[in-house]
Amino acid sequence: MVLSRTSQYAIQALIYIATQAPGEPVLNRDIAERLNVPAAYLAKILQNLCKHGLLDSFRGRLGGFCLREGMHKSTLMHVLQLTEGPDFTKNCILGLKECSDETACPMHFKWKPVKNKIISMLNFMTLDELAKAVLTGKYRLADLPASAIPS
Amino acid sequence: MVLSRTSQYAIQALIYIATQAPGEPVLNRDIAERLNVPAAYLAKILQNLCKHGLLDSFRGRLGGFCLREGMHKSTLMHVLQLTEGPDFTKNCILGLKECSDETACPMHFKWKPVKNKIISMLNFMTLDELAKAVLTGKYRLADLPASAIPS
DNA sequence: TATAATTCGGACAAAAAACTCTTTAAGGAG
DNA sequence: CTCCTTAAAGAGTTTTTTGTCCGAATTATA
Repeated sequence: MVLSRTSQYAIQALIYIATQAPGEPVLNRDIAERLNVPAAYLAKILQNLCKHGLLDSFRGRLGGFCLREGMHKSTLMHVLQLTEGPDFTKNCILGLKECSDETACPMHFKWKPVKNKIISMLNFMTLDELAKAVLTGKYRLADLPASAIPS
Repeated sequence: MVLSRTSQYAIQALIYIATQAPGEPVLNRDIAERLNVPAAYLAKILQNLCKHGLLDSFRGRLGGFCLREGMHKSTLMHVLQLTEGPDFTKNCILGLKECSDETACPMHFKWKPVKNKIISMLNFMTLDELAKAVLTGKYRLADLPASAIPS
């Protein structure tokens, strides 16, 4: 409804990394397994997050991915601007190239406040907080693996 | 951010049809031209809306598409359930197959109220009202055609 | 009845998104 | 130095979405 699969994977992975000891690289393979997500595809996504400075990567033994210094405080908005593109929140809901208070589509003024709620939420949620929530054990970062579902 | 191109075209077309004299079929070609949208693709979308009972279609001369009796009062939610599928609003923002108050992803409880705002908005807006708004001349249903942009 | 205008239906094509594979480079450990 | 492990890079594949094309069916009108 809102996020591409790529963004979903990115957020899940970042939260997972944020739950792990900072400075200790996490393997792509482990993340993919934990999230039940295709590893080769996830690798591309993590690479991209590295290029944009959100993650650090290390090759060879003891390699893997860490959140870059300070990036624990990153907001979901920050992440999504990397994965969905910089004008993620700037597009008209009906797809008009130009849609503003002055040149509005018929949904514009109803959509605007709702969109602002979404933006606030995304600006408010940080990787740190989401990781903390997960660490309480009350929330799920991925579907239960098939092995956990009794037949 | 929220709607597929198919849904955007569908909503635009339905609003346009709703602005026209009821009972007078509107040509696919005219809608496509007005909205600046690929006609053959739009035709498929309109066909689908017919199958689902939102539109009536007529072939041959004086043919075209009309809103079915009563469907002026249709909400955007109704339309989107046809174009995006019945559980349009039911999916987890992080893509988990199971995500509910009991088995929540870490975004669930922040996302839920925002999603409810979206749902309310979609349930509130009808084709009629949107058409009325367009008829005031204050809103745009499509981008200005290239011909209208001075160089 | 013939003709032109329209939607319908299905196959097809192109573009974008999601996903895979293989080779290379880098780093740690013996 | 050599081997193993890891990410990087790039090409390639599959699936989904978006968009095109064409022939058949339907209908009003001359």
